[in-house]
Amino acid sequence: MIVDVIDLAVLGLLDDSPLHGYEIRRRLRAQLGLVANVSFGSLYPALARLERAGDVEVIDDDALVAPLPSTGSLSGERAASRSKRLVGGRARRSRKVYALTEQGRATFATLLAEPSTSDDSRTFGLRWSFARHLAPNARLALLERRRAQLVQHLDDAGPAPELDVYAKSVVEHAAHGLASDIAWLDELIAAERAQLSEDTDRPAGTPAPESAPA
Amino acid sequence: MIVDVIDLAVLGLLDDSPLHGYEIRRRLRAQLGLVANVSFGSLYPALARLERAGDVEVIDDDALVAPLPSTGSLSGERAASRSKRLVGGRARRSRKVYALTEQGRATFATLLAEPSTSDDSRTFGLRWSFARHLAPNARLALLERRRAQLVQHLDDAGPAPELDVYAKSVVEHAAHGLASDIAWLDELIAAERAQLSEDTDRPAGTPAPESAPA
DNA sequence: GTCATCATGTAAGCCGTTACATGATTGC
DNA sequence: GCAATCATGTAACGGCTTACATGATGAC
Repeated sequence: MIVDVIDLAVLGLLDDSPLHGYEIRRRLRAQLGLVANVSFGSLYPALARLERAGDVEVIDDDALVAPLPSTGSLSGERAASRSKRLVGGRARRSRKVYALTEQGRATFATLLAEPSTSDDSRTFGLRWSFARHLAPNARLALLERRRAQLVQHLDDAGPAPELDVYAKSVVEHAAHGLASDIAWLDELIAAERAQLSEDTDRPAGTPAPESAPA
Repeated sequence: MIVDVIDLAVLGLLDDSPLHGYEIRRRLRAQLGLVANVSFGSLYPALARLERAGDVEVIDDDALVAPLPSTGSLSGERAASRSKRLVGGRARRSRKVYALTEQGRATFATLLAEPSTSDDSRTFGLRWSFARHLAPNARLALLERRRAQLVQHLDDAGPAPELDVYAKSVVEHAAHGLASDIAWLDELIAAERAQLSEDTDRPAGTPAPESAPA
């Protein structure tokens, strides 16, 4: 099972609340624009694929504005709810609102924790964005895996051979960026460790502090 | 004419000395591993394409060992380790050594200066690596274009909405990275400006200082 | 009545990777 | 003889973007 960045992003957002495609994209741009970005051309097919896989399902549009009435099966009404429908007196174009299924929740958890997959910064950034869904020890593991990858990456480069000022400045800046990423991870690791030992010291039921220091 | 990162890399390396594909890749990994990387699967087709386009040409393998302008870096060790090679020219396995044509030199200059194209960090890193091939004012223009792009990018993000600690840390770190890139560019710009005015003040022929302060 | 925005979707195409196929040379 | 490295190439495939097609709705 190969991690699709897009799957992670979609499942992660839907884990908070049901959303339609357009809104998913809007949120990704607004919230994580610097980290993740997707075009409709990949988002909609991804949603369709996730639906086929049973990780998400289309729910009634009304779910967004009002809680679902306790009618058992939506499937018959789904077609009716597509196309024009009155919501609070305003007509709305058809939107397909997606929600996570139980299976989808499991898939998300798996993808998020998956230790085996791609090491690029986008995937890590996305994972860490959803880190609140991870158990404390899984968070630490994620950070340490990433750290090891970056250190490895830095080692692979080795000492640069003779380069002119310009090329050297690029290489050095890249190395500096990597070092800065590692330092960041070190901070996060320290913060996680601190919180972990706090949680261990404090008996269950005691209110937790607001989290790591800014 | 769309800038292919790979074209820029290949032409740039060949501008120093003729090389064969395997060596081009080795150098890219060794010198710019943190910045650029190419697989054989894209490199060889790219070389073929550049040859068809008339930007590079295959030269005689002997040119690498025989005295030729600007082949210095390879000759020593390589000539020794290849001692088996017969001067007659048919003992060694085929290596296709590519050299820039006049047209290729022009193409390289164009690609390097091209103001219109992609704004990703890899392209910029590659361009700046070859910045010694640019005129001082073109160097400044390149830096300033890149700076404007990054500032724009930072503005696009806008103030982040409510995010939990984890997502926030990712976004902030990304923003920090961007800011750090901008600061780096500012240093480079300052250094270029300083050198530019020095060159202007000093009459031609006066030796130039070693460049910007570290 | 038409323009901007919301909303969904498909198709073409680029760019690059991995995997495969092939073969020479060197060292053990 | 065999493995590792050097060396070149092809083919399949994947992911993502752009451009296109469609349509509703609200504002002016």
